[in-house]
Amino acid sequence: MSQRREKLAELRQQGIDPFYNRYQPSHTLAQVQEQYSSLSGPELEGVNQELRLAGRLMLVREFGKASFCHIQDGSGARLQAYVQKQVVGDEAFSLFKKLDLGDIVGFEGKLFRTRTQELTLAVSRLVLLTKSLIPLPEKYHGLTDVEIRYRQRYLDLMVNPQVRQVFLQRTAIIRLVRQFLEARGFMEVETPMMQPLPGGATARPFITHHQALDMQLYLRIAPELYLKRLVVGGFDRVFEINRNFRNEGLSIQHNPEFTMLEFYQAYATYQDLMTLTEELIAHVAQNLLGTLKLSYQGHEIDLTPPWRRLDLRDSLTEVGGIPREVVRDREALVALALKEGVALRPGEGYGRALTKLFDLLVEVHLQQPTFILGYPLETSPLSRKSDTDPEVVDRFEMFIAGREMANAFSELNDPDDQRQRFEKQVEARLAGDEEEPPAVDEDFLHALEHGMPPTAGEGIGIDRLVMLLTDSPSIRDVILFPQLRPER
RNA sequence: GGGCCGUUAACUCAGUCGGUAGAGUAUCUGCCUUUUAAGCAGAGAGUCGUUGGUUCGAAUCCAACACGGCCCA
Repeated sequence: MSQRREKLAELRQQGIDPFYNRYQPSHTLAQVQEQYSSLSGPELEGVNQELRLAGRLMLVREFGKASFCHIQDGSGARLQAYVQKQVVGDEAFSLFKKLDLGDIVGFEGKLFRTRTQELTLAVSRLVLLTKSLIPLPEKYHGLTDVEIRYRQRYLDLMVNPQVRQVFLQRTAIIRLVRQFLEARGFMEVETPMMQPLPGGATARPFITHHQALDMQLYLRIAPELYLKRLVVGGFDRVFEINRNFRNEGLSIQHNPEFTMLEFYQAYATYQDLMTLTEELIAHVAQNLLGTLKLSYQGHEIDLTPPWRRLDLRDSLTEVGGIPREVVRDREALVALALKEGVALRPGEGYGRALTKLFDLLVEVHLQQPTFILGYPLETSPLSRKSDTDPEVVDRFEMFIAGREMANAFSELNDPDDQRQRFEKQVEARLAGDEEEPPAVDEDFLHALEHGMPPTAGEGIGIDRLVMLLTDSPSIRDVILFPQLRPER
Protein backbone atom coordinates (compact mmCIF):
# COMPACT_ATOMS: atom_id res chain seq x y z
CA MET A 1 0.00 0.00 0.00
CA SER A 2 2.83 2.38 0.77
CA GLN A 3 4.17 1.34 -2.62
CA ARG A 4 1.03 2.71 -4.20
CA ARG A 5 1.42 5.96 -2.27
CA GLU A 6 4.93 6.21 -3.65
CA LYS A 7 3.63 5.66 -7.16
CA LEU A 8 1.09 8.38 -6.59
CA ALA A 9 3.80 10.84 -5.60
CA GLU A 10 5.92 9.75 -8.54
CA LEU A 11 3.08 10.29 -10.98
CA ARG A 12 2.46 13.78 -9.63
CA GLN A 13 6.14 14.54 -9.98
CA GLN A 14 5.94 13.55 -13.63
CA GLY A 15 3.06 15.97 -14.08
CA ILE A 16 0.45 13.24 -14.40
CA ASP A 17 -2.79 13.92 -12.54
CA PRO A 18 -3.67 10.65 -10.78
CA PHE A 19 -7.24 11.89 -10.33
CA TYR A 20 -8.04 13.04 -13.83
CA ASN A 21 -10.99 15.34 -14.27
CA ARG A 22 -13.22 14.97 -17.30
CA TYR A 23 -13.23 11.94 -19.55
CA GLN A 24 -16.25 11.00 -21.57
CA PRO A 25 -16.38 7.45 -22.93
CA SER A 26 -18.07 7.00 -26.27
CA HIS A 27 -19.58 3.66 -25.22
CA THR A 28 -20.11 1.62 -22.10
CA LEU A 29 -18.40 -1.75 -22.19
CA ALA A 30 -21.81 -3.43 -22.27
CA GLN A 31 -22.64 -1.40 -25.38
CA VAL A 32 -19.37 -2.46 -26.96
CA GLN A 33 -20.07 -6.11 -26.22
CA GLU A 34 -23.61 -5.81 -27.49
CA GLN A 35 -22.78 -3.96 -30.72
CA TYR A 36 -19.64 -5.79 -31.74
CA SER A 37 -19.67 -9.26 -30.26
CA SER A 38 -21.27 -10.71 -33.37
CA LEU A 39 -18.75 -9.19 -35.78
CA SER A 40 -15.82 -11.20 -37.08
CA GLY A 41 -12.26 -9.91 -37.23
CA PRO A 42 -12.45 -8.81 -40.86
CA GLU A 43 -15.84 -7.19 -40.23
CA LEU A 44 -14.36 -5.21 -37.35
CA GLU A 45 -11.60 -4.04 -39.65
CA GLY A 46 -14.28 -2.88 -42.05
CA VAL A 47 -16.05 -0.91 -39.31
CA ASN A 48 -12.72 0.62 -38.28
CA GLN A 49 -14.27 2.74 -35.54
CA GLU A 50 -12.25 4.61 -32.96
CA LEU A 51 -13.69 4.03 -29.47
CA ARG A 52 -13.12 5.89 -26.26
CA LEU A 53 -13.63 3.62 -23.26
CA ALA A 54 -13.10 3.72 -19.54
CA GLY A 55 -13.06 1.17 -16.77
CA ARG A 56 -11.35 -0.35 -13.81
CA LEU A 57 -8.29 -2.48 -14.49
CA MET A 58 -9.19 -5.97 -13.29
CA LEU A 59 -6.57 -8.22 -14.79
CA VAL A 60 -3.24 -7.72 -16.56
CA ARG A 61 -1.15 -10.21 -18.49
CA GLU A 62 2.14 -8.62 -19.31
CA PHE A 63 4.63 -9.53 -21.97
CA GLY A 64 7.82 -7.68 -22.68
CA LYS A 65 6.66 -5.07 -25.11
CA ALA A 66 2.93 -5.69 -25.03
CA SER A 67 0.19 -6.47 -22.57
CA PHE A 68 -3.31 -7.81 -22.38
CA CYS A 69 -5.60 -6.47 -19.72
CA HIS A 70 -9.28 -6.50 -18.82
CA ILE A 71 -11.26 -3.46 -17.84
CA GLN A 72 -14.69 -3.47 -16.24
CA ASP A 73 -17.10 -0.55 -16.02
CA GLY A 74 -20.38 0.42 -14.41
CA SER A 75 -22.35 -1.48 -17.02
CA GLY A 76 -20.93 -4.63 -15.42
CA ALA A 77 -19.27 -5.77 -18.65
CA ARG A 78 -15.61 -6.48 -19.19
CA LEU A 79 -13.52 -6.00 -22.26
CA GLN A 80 -10.02 -7.14 -23.09
CA ALA A 81 -7.56 -4.51 -24.27
CA TYR A 82 -4.18 -4.91 -25.95
CA VAL A 83 -1.49 -2.38 -25.25
CA GLN A 84 1.63 -2.45 -27.41
CA LYS A 85 4.71 -0.38 -26.70
CA GLN A 86 5.25 0.14 -30.40
CA VAL A 87 1.77 1.64 -30.78
CA VAL A 88 1.29 3.77 -27.66
CA GLY A 89 4.89 4.95 -27.40
CA ASP A 90 7.55 4.58 -24.72
CA GLU A 91 6.15 7.11 -22.30
CA ALA A 92 2.59 5.76 -22.26
CA PHE A 93 3.84 2.20 -22.12
CA SER A 94 5.98 2.83 -19.09
CA LEU A 95 2.99 4.54 -17.45
CA PHE A 96 0.92 1.47 -18.27
CA LYS A 97 3.49 -0.80 -16.68
CA LYS A 98 3.25 1.22 -13.50
CA LEU A 99 -0.53 0.85 -13.25
CA ASP A 100 -2.02 -1.34 -10.56
CA LEU A 101 -5.06 -3.57 -10.61
CA GLY A 102 -7.95 -1.46 -9.44
CA ASP A 103 -6.81 1.70 -11.22
CA ILE A 104 -9.41 3.32 -13.42
CA VAL A 105 -8.15 4.01 -16.93
CA GLY A 106 -9.30 5.54 -20.19
CA PHE A 107 -8.45 3.73 -23.42
CA GLU A 108 -8.83 4.88 -27.00
CA GLY A 109 -8.47 2.50 -29.88
CA LYS A 110 -10.11 0.16 -32.35
CA LEU A 111 -11.57 -3.29 -31.92
CA PHE A 112 -10.07 -6.45 -33.34
CA ARG A 113 -10.16 -10.15 -32.71
CA THR A 114 -7.24 -12.02 -31.24
CA ARG A 115 -5.96 -15.36 -32.42
CA THR A 116 -8.46 -16.98 -30.06
CA GLN A 117 -11.22 -14.71 -31.43
CA GLU A 118 -11.68 -12.64 -28.30
CA LEU A 119 -13.08 -9.18 -28.93
CA THR A 120 -10.25 -6.83 -27.92
CA LEU A 121 -9.49 -3.14 -28.01
CA ALA A 122 -6.18 -2.30 -29.64
CA VAL A 123 -5.21 0.66 -27.51
CA SER A 124 -3.72 3.65 -29.26
CA ARG A 125 -3.96 6.15 -26.39
CA LEU A 126 -4.28 5.61 -22.69
CA VAL A 127 -4.82 7.83 -19.71
CA LEU A 128 -4.88 7.11 -15.99
CA LEU A 129 -8.21 8.41 -14.69
CA THR A 130 -8.11 7.40 -11.03
CA LYS A 131 -5.32 5.86 -9.01
CA SER A 132 -6.40 3.12 -6.62
CA LEU A 133 -4.39 3.06 -3.43
CA ILE A 134 -5.60 -0.25 -2.02
CA PRO A 135 -5.13 -3.63 -3.70
CA LEU A 136 -8.13 -5.41 -5.13
CA PRO A 137 -9.23 -8.76 -3.68
CA GLU A 138 -7.82 -11.82 -5.32
CA LYS A 139 -8.60 -12.16 -9.00
CA TYR A 140 -9.59 -15.81 -8.95
CA HIS A 141 -11.23 -16.57 -5.60
CA GLY A 142 -12.60 -13.06 -5.30
CA LEU A 143 -13.95 -11.88 -1.99
CA THR A 144 -15.70 -14.44 0.17
CA ASP A 145 -15.29 -13.13 3.73
CA VAL A 146 -18.92 -12.23 4.43
CA GLU A 147 -18.02 -9.62 6.98
CA ILE A 148 -15.91 -7.68 4.48
CA ARG A 149 -18.54 -8.26 1.81
CA TYR A 150 -21.17 -6.53 3.97
CA ARG A 151 -18.97 -3.84 5.50
CA GLN A 152 -17.28 -2.95 2.19
CA ARG A 153 -20.09 -3.75 -0.20
CA TYR A 154 -18.36 -1.75 -2.93
CA LEU A 155 -15.64 -4.40 -3.05
CA ASP A 156 -18.23 -7.14 -3.16
CA LEU A 157 -19.90 -5.38 -6.08
CA MET A 158 -16.61 -4.86 -7.90
CA VAL A 159 -15.45 -8.43 -7.84
CA ASN A 160 -18.57 -10.60 -7.44
CA PRO A 161 -20.76 -10.26 -10.52
CA GLN A 162 -23.54 -12.41 -9.05
CA VAL A 163 -23.90 -9.93 -6.17
CA ARG A 164 -24.23 -7.11 -8.63
CA GLN A 165 -26.89 -9.17 -10.40
CA VAL A 166 -28.97 -9.59 -7.22
CA PHE A 167 -29.11 -5.85 -6.64
CA LEU A 168 -29.98 -5.15 -10.25
CA GLN A 169 -32.81 -7.63 -9.82
CA ARG A 170 -33.90 -6.01 -6.59
CA THR A 171 -34.32 -2.72 -8.40
CA ALA A 172 -36.12 -4.45 -11.26
CA ILE A 173 -38.53 -6.12 -8.81
CA ILE A 174 -39.45 -2.81 -7.21
CA ARG A 175 -39.91 -1.28 -10.65
CA LEU A 176 -42.23 -4.13 -11.65
CA VAL A 177 -44.26 -3.76 -8.46
CA ARG A 178 -44.70 -0.05 -9.15
CA GLN A 179 -45.61 -0.71 -12.74
CA PHE A 180 -48.25 -3.24 -11.70
CA LEU A 181 -49.87 -1.02 -9.09
CA GLU A 182 -49.77 2.12 -11.19
CA ALA A 183 -51.43 0.26 -14.05
CA ARG A 184 -54.28 -0.47 -11.63
CA GLY A 185 -54.75 3.13 -10.62
CA PHE A 186 -52.74 3.11 -7.40
CA MET A 187 -50.94 6.31 -6.48
CA GLU A 188 -47.55 6.17 -4.80
CA VAL A 189 -47.26 8.34 -1.70
CA GLU A 190 -44.82 9.02 1.10
CA THR A 191 -45.96 9.15 4.70
CA PRO A 192 -44.07 9.98 7.89
CA MET A 193 -41.10 7.89 8.90
CA MET A 194 -41.05 9.78 12.20
CA GLN A 195 -44.28 9.37 14.06
CA PRO A 196 -45.49 10.70 17.41
CA LEU A 197 -47.11 7.33 18.07
CA PRO A 198 -45.89 4.06 16.60
CA GLY A 199 -48.77 2.13 15.06
CA GLY A 200 -49.93 -0.21 12.34
CA ALA A 201 -48.01 -3.22 13.64
CA THR A 202 -46.91 -4.87 16.83
CA ALA A 203 -43.20 -4.30 17.34
CA ARG A 204 -40.73 -2.49 19.54
CA PRO A 205 -39.94 0.86 17.92
CA PHE A 206 -36.81 2.98 17.75
CA ILE A 207 -37.18 6.19 19.69
CA THR A 208 -35.70 9.54 18.81
CA HIS A 209 -36.13 13.11 19.93
CA HIS A 210 -36.92 16.31 18.09
CA GLN A 211 -35.02 19.22 19.60
CA ALA A 212 -37.03 22.20 18.39
CA LEU A 213 -40.39 20.64 19.19
CA ASP A 214 -38.94 19.01 22.30
CA MET A 215 -40.89 15.86 21.66
CA GLN A 216 -40.31 12.17 21.47
CA LEU A 217 -40.70 10.64 18.03
CA TYR A 218 -40.73 7.04 16.90
CA LEU A 219 -39.26 5.68 13.70
CA ARG A 220 -42.22 4.05 12.10
CA ILE A 221 -42.89 0.35 12.45
CA ALA A 222 -45.48 0.59 9.67
CA PRO A 223 -47.10 3.26 7.48
CA GLU A 224 -50.58 1.72 7.83
CA LEU A 225 -52.40 4.32 9.88
CA TYR A 226 -51.21 7.18 7.68
CA LEU A 227 -52.12 5.42 4.47
CA LYS A 228 -55.62 4.85 5.80
CA ARG A 229 -55.90 8.54 6.64
CA LEU A 230 -55.25 9.13 2.94
CA VAL A 231 -58.08 6.78 2.03
CA VAL A 232 -60.33 8.81 4.34
CA GLY A 233 -59.14 11.86 2.42
CA GLY A 234 -60.27 10.41 -0.88
CA PHE A 235 -57.15 8.82 -2.33
CA ASP A 236 -58.93 5.53 -2.96
CA ARG A 237 -55.89 3.60 -4.12
CA VAL A 238 -52.56 4.38 -2.54
CA PHE A 239 -49.32 2.55 -2.04
CA GLU A 240 -45.97 3.17 -0.42
CA ILE A 241 -42.69 1.31 -0.84
CA ASN A 242 -40.42 2.44 1.91
CA ARG A 243 -38.48 1.58 5.01
CA ASN A 244 -39.90 0.35 8.30
CA PHE A 245 -37.83 0.18 11.46
CA ARG A 246 -38.21 -2.40 14.17
CA ASN A 247 -36.04 -2.54 17.25
CA GLU A 248 -35.59 -6.29 17.27
CA GLY A 249 -32.87 -8.88 16.91
CA LEU A 250 -31.07 -9.56 13.65
CA SER A 251 -31.37 -12.83 11.82
CA ILE A 252 -31.20 -14.41 8.44
CA GLN A 253 -34.70 -12.98 7.88
CA HIS A 254 -34.62 -9.76 9.91
CA ASN A 255 -32.81 -6.48 9.51
CA PRO A 256 -33.75 -3.57 11.79
CA GLU A 257 -34.65 -1.48 8.78
CA PHE A 258 -36.40 -3.23 5.96
CA THR A 259 -38.51 -2.33 2.97
CA MET A 260 -42.22 -2.81 2.93
CA LEU A 261 -44.84 -2.37 0.28
CA GLU A 262 -48.21 -1.37 1.68
CA PHE A 263 -51.23 -0.64 -0.47
CA TYR A 264 -54.86 0.20 0.19
CA GLN A 265 -57.79 -0.14 -2.12
CA ALA A 266 -61.16 1.37 -1.27
CA TYR A 267 -64.26 -0.63 -2.19
CA ALA A 268 -62.33 -3.87 -2.12
CA THR A 269 -62.17 -6.72 0.39
CA TYR A 270 -59.42 -9.04 1.46
CA GLN A 271 -60.88 -11.56 -0.99
CA ASP A 272 -60.15 -9.17 -3.85
CA LEU A 273 -56.61 -8.75 -2.57
CA MET A 274 -55.94 -12.49 -2.78
CA THR A 275 -56.50 -12.34 -6.51
CA LEU A 276 -54.52 -9.15 -6.77
CA THR A 277 -51.63 -10.67 -4.83
CA GLU A 278 -51.49 -13.68 -7.14
CA GLU A 279 -51.46 -11.37 -10.14
CA LEU A 280 -48.87 -9.04 -8.65
CA ILE A 281 -46.38 -11.74 -7.73
CA ALA A 282 -46.93 -13.53 -11.02
CA HIS A 283 -46.41 -10.27 -12.92
CA VAL A 284 -43.13 -9.62 -11.14
CA ALA A 285 -41.83 -13.18 -11.47
CA GLN A 286 -42.85 -13.55 -15.10
CA ASN A 287 -41.21 -10.30 -16.13
CA LEU A 288 -38.12 -10.80 -14.03
CA LEU A 289 -37.46 -14.48 -14.60
CA GLY A 290 -39.60 -15.28 -17.63
CA THR A 291 -41.30 -18.07 -15.74
CA LEU A 292 -43.56 -18.77 -12.78
CA LYS A 293 -41.60 -21.82 -11.72
CA LEU A 294 -38.55 -21.16 -9.66
CA SER A 295 -36.13 -22.87 -7.38
CA TYR A 296 -35.54 -21.48 -3.92
CA GLN A 297 -32.69 -23.05 -1.94
CA GLY A 298 -33.31 -26.35 -3.66
CA HIS A 299 -37.11 -26.30 -3.37
CA GLU A 300 -39.15 -26.09 -6.55
CA ILE A 301 -41.84 -23.45 -6.21
CA ASP A 302 -44.70 -22.85 -8.62
CA LEU A 303 -46.23 -19.39 -8.55
CA THR A 304 -48.95 -20.16 -11.09
CA PRO A 305 -52.32 -18.89 -9.78
CA PRO A 306 -54.63 -19.74 -8.19
CA TRP A 307 -52.85 -20.50 -4.95
CA ARG A 308 -53.99 -22.73 -2.14
CA ARG A 309 -56.34 -21.20 0.40
CA LEU A 310 -56.36 -22.79 3.82
CA ASP A 311 -58.12 -21.97 7.07
CA LEU A 312 -55.73 -21.33 9.95
CA ARG A 313 -57.33 -23.96 12.18
CA ASP A 314 -57.49 -26.50 9.34
CA SER A 315 -53.80 -25.87 8.66
CA LEU A 316 -52.96 -26.86 12.24
CA THR A 317 -54.57 -30.21 11.57
CA GLU A 318 -53.67 -30.79 7.93
CA VAL A 319 -50.10 -29.51 8.08
CA GLY A 320 -49.33 -29.32 11.77
CA GLY A 321 -50.82 -32.70 12.63
CA ILE A 322 -52.85 -31.51 15.63
CA PRO A 323 -56.11 -33.50 15.90
CA ARG A 324 -59.13 -31.48 14.86
CA GLU A 325 -60.87 -31.91 18.21
CA VAL A 326 -57.82 -30.43 20.00
CA VAL A 327 -57.75 -27.46 17.64
CA ARG A 328 -61.42 -26.75 18.30
CA ASP A 329 -61.11 -27.23 22.06
CA ARG A 330 -60.04 -23.87 23.47
CA GLU A 331 -58.58 -25.20 26.69
CA ALA A 332 -56.86 -28.17 25.12
CA LEU A 333 -55.23 -25.97 22.51
CA VAL A 334 -53.96 -23.44 25.05
CA ALA A 335 -52.57 -26.35 27.08
CA LEU A 336 -50.84 -27.69 23.99
CA ALA A 337 -49.36 -24.27 23.24
CA LEU A 338 -47.97 -24.01 26.76
CA LYS A 339 -46.54 -27.49 26.42
CA GLU A 340 -44.84 -26.47 23.16
CA GLY A 341 -43.15 -23.64 25.03
CA VAL A 342 -45.36 -20.76 23.89
CA ALA A 343 -45.32 -17.89 26.38
CA LEU A 344 -48.81 -16.51 26.70
CA ARG A 345 -49.01 -13.03 28.08
CA PRO A 346 -51.84 -11.78 30.29
CA GLY A 347 -55.08 -11.51 28.33
CA GLU A 348 -53.84 -13.87 25.64
CA GLY A 349 -55.53 -17.13 25.08
CA TYR A 350 -56.94 -19.24 22.31
CA GLY A 351 -56.23 -16.79 19.51
CA ARG A 352 -52.61 -16.38 20.46
CA ALA A 353 -52.26 -20.14 20.89
CA LEU A 354 -53.58 -20.67 17.36
CA THR A 355 -51.16 -18.26 15.72
CA LYS A 356 -48.16 -19.32 17.81
CA LEU A 357 -48.73 -23.00 17.11
CA PHE A 358 -49.08 -22.10 13.46
CA ASP A 359 -45.68 -20.34 13.57
CA LEU A 360 -44.18 -23.38 15.25
CA LEU A 361 -45.71 -26.27 13.37
CA VAL A 362 -47.10 -25.08 10.06
CA GLU A 363 -45.31 -22.05 8.65
CA VAL A 364 -42.06 -23.68 7.52
CA HIS A 365 -43.96 -26.42 5.69
CA LEU A 366 -45.82 -23.98 3.43
CA GLN A 367 -43.39 -24.13 0.53
CA GLN A 368 -45.89 -23.54 -2.26
CA PRO A 369 -47.76 -20.22 -2.22
CA THR A 370 -50.56 -20.47 0.33
CA PHE A 371 -53.13 -18.06 1.71
CA ILE A 372 -53.98 -18.69 5.34
CA LEU A 373 -57.42 -17.42 6.34
CA GLY A 374 -59.52 -17.20 9.47
CA TYR A 375 -57.21 -15.28 11.78
CA PRO A 376 -58.45 -14.73 15.34
CA LEU A 377 -59.76 -11.33 16.34
CA GLU A 378 -57.45 -11.36 19.34
CA THR A 379 -54.30 -10.95 17.27
CA SER A 380 -55.73 -8.63 14.61
CA PRO A 381 -56.41 -5.19 16.10
CA LEU A 382 -56.85 -3.38 12.77
CA SER A 383 -58.91 -5.92 10.81
CA ARG A 384 -62.61 -5.98 10.13
CA LYS A 385 -64.56 -8.71 11.92
CA SER A 386 -66.03 -11.42 9.79
CA ASP A 387 -69.75 -10.93 9.10
CA THR A 388 -70.37 -14.59 9.83
CA ASP A 389 -68.00 -15.38 12.71
CA PRO A 390 -67.30 -12.57 15.22
CA GLU A 391 -64.23 -14.38 16.57
CA VAL A 392 -62.31 -14.21 13.32
CA VAL A 393 -61.40 -11.35 11.05
CA ASP A 394 -61.42 -10.84 7.28
CA ARG A 395 -57.71 -11.32 6.94
CA PHE A 396 -55.12 -13.48 5.22
CA GLU A 397 -51.44 -14.01 5.43
CA MET A 398 -49.60 -15.42 2.44
CA PHE A 399 -46.67 -17.80 2.70
CA ILE A 400 -44.09 -18.97 0.19
CA ALA A 401 -41.00 -21.05 0.90
CA GLY A 402 -42.01 -21.36 4.54
CA ARG A 403 -42.04 -17.63 5.14
CA GLU A 404 -44.66 -14.97 5.58
CA MET A 405 -44.65 -12.86 2.46
CA ALA A 406 -47.84 -10.82 2.85
CA ASN A 407 -50.43 -9.80 5.40
CA ALA A 408 -53.74 -8.32 4.31
CA PHE A 409 -57.18 -7.60 5.59
CA SER A 410 -60.41 -5.80 5.09
CA GLU A 411 -59.84 -2.68 7.14
CA LEU A 412 -61.71 -1.97 10.31
CA ASN A 413 -63.50 1.33 9.61
CA ASP A 414 -65.84 1.45 12.61
CA PRO A 415 -64.19 4.09 14.83
CA ASP A 416 -65.83 2.87 18.02
CA ASP A 417 -64.74 -0.72 17.50
CA GLN A 418 -61.26 0.54 16.62
CA ARG A 419 -61.17 2.59 19.82
CA GLN A 420 -61.98 -0.45 21.92
CA ARG A 421 -59.21 -2.45 20.26
CA PHE A 422 -56.68 0.35 20.72
CA GLU A 423 -57.66 0.55 24.38
CA LYS A 424 -57.04 -3.14 24.76
CA GLN A 425 -53.59 -2.72 23.23
CA VAL A 426 -52.75 0.12 25.59
CA GLU A 427 -53.86 -2.07 28.50
CA ALA A 428 -51.45 -4.75 27.35
CA ARG A 429 -48.75 -2.11 27.13
CA LEU A 430 -49.43 -1.03 30.69
CA ALA A 431 -49.20 -4.70 31.67
CA GLY A 432 -45.65 -4.65 30.35
CA ASP A 433 -45.83 -5.53 26.66
CA GLU A 434 -43.42 -3.09 25.03
CA GLU A 435 -44.48 -4.08 21.55
CA GLU A 436 -47.88 -2.47 22.02
CA PRO A 437 -48.50 1.25 21.43
CA PRO A 438 -48.17 3.53 24.47
CA ALA A 439 -51.37 5.45 23.81
CA VAL A 440 -54.58 5.43 21.81
CA ASP A 441 -54.07 7.10 18.44
CA GLU A 442 -56.81 9.72 18.83
CA ASP A 443 -55.81 11.47 15.65
CA PHE A 444 -56.37 8.31 13.64
CA LEU A 445 -59.69 7.62 15.36
CA HIS A 446 -60.75 11.15 14.53
CA ALA A 447 -59.97 10.46 10.89
CA LEU A 448 -62.05 7.28 10.98
CA GLU A 449 -64.95 9.23 12.48
CA HIS A 450 -65.05 11.22 9.28
CA GLY A 451 -65.74 7.95 7.51
CA MET A 452 -63.37 5.63 5.67
CA PRO A 453 -64.94 3.74 2.79
CA PRO A 454 -64.89 -0.04 3.00
CA THR A 455 -61.27 -0.75 2.16
CA ALA A 456 -58.81 -3.58 1.99
CA GLY A 457 -55.10 -3.18 2.62
CA GLU A 458 -52.00 -5.30 2.35
CA GLY A 459 -48.34 -5.31 3.24
CA ILE A 460 -45.68 -7.27 1.35
CA GLY A 461 -42.12 -7.54 2.60
CA ILE A 462 -39.98 -6.49 -0.33
CA ASP A 463 -36.75 -7.92 1.05
CA ARG A 464 -38.28 -11.35 1.44
CA LEU A 465 -39.78 -11.16 -2.03
CA VAL A 466 -36.36 -10.29 -3.42
CA MET A 467 -34.81 -13.18 -1.47
CA LEU A 468 -37.33 -15.55 -3.01
CA LEU A 469 -36.90 -14.32 -6.57
CA THR A 470 -33.10 -14.16 -6.43
CA ASP A 471 -32.67 -17.43 -4.53
CA SER A 472 -30.84 -15.61 -1.73
CA PRO A 473 -30.62 -17.44 1.61
CA SER A 474 -30.16 -14.35 3.80
CA ILE A 475 -31.83 -10.95 3.98
CA ARG A 476 -28.28 -9.54 4.14
CA ASP A 477 -27.75 -10.74 0.60
CA VAL A 478 -30.50 -8.43 -0.66
CA ILE A 479 -29.80 -5.33 1.45
CA LEU A 480 -26.83 -3.31 0.20
CA PHE A 481 -25.67 -2.26 3.64
CA PRO A 482 -27.11 -4.62 6.24
CA GLN A 483 -26.85 -3.60 9.86
CA LEU A 484 -23.73 -4.88 11.61
CA ARG A 485 -22.06 -4.12 14.90
CA PRO A 486 -19.46 -1.41 14.51
CA GLU A 487 -15.96 -2.72 14.01
CA ARG A 488 -13.60 -2.28 16.91
C1' G B 1 -30.05 -14.22 26.00
C1' G B 2 -28.14 -19.75 25.11
C1' G B 3 -25.33 -23.37 22.01
C1' C B 4 -21.95 -24.57 18.05
C1' C B 5 -18.31 -22.86 14.39
C1' G B 6 -14.83 -19.25 12.52
C1' U B 7 -10.93 -15.11 12.97
C1' U B 8 -3.12 -16.68 10.28
C1' A B 9 0.21 -11.50 4.74
C1' A B 10 -3.90 -6.76 0.99
C1' C B 11 -7.08 -11.40 -0.93
C1' U B 12 -7.94 -17.07 -0.91
C1' C B 13 -6.16 -20.60 2.31
C1' A B 14 -2.45 -24.47 4.73
C1' G B 15 -0.05 -24.90 9.44
C1' U B 16 0.80 -32.46 11.96
C1' C B 17 2.12 -34.23 18.58
C1' G B 18 3.21 -27.25 21.75
C1' G B 19 9.52 -26.15 19.36
C1' U B 20 10.50 -18.96 16.93
C1' A B 21 5.26 -18.63 10.15
C1' G B 22 3.93 -21.26 4.87
C1' A B 23 1.58 -21.54 -0.35
C1' G B 24 -1.08 -19.29 -4.36
C1' U B 25 -2.83 -14.48 -5.86
C1' A B 26 -1.50 -9.28 -5.50
C1' U B 27 3.10 -5.99 -5.14
C1' C B 28 8.42 -5.19 -6.60
C1' U B 29 12.89 -6.74 -9.95
C1' G B 30 14.53 -9.41 -14.45
C1' C B 31 13.02 -12.20 -19.23
C1' C B 32 8.98 -12.43 -22.68
C1' U B 33 4.66 -8.70 -28.97
C1' U B 34 -1.94 -12.77 -29.53
C1' U B 35 -2.53 -13.94 -23.68
C1' U B 36 -7.18 -16.09 -21.12
C1' A B 37 -6.39 -17.28 -13.32
C1' A B 38 -0.55 -16.33 -19.24
C1' G B 39 4.51 -18.38 -18.18
C1' C B 40 9.69 -18.58 -16.06
C1' A B 41 13.39 -16.75 -12.25
C1' G B 42 14.05 -13.87 -7.87
C1' A B 43 12.57 -10.32 -3.69
C1' G B 44 9.84 -7.79 0.00
C1' A B 45 5.49 -8.42 2.89
C1' G B 46 2.70 -11.06 9.47
C1' U B 47 0.57 -7.52 16.64
C1' C B 48 -1.38 -15.59 13.94
C1' G B 49 -8.72 -11.09 16.42
C1' U B 50 -7.59 -8.90 21.72
C1' U B 51 -6.19 -9.68 26.80
C1' G B 52 -4.74 -12.92 30.40
C1' G B 53 -3.20 -17.94 31.98
C1' U B 54 -0.53 -22.86 31.67
C1' U B 55 4.51 -24.06 29.87
C1' C B 56 11.58 -23.84 29.41
C1' G B 57 8.75 -22.63 24.95
C1' A B 58 1.90 -21.07 22.49
C1' A B 59 -0.84 -19.65 15.86
C1' U B 60 -1.43 -24.51 18.39
C1' C B 61 -3.67 -25.93 25.20
C1' C B 62 -7.10 -23.08 28.88
C1' A B 63 -10.16 -18.62 30.18
C1' A B 64 -12.42 -14.04 29.25
C1' C B 65 -13.63 -10.51 25.72
C1' A B 66 -14.44 -8.55 20.54
C1' C B 67 -16.30 -9.23 15.61
C1' G B 68 -18.68 -12.53 12.14
C1' G B 69 -21.63 -16.95 10.72
C1' C B 70 -25.31 -20.77 11.73
C1' C B 71 -28.98 -22.83 15.05
C1' C B 72 -32.27 -22.05 19.23
C1' A B 73 -35.30 -18.52 22.45
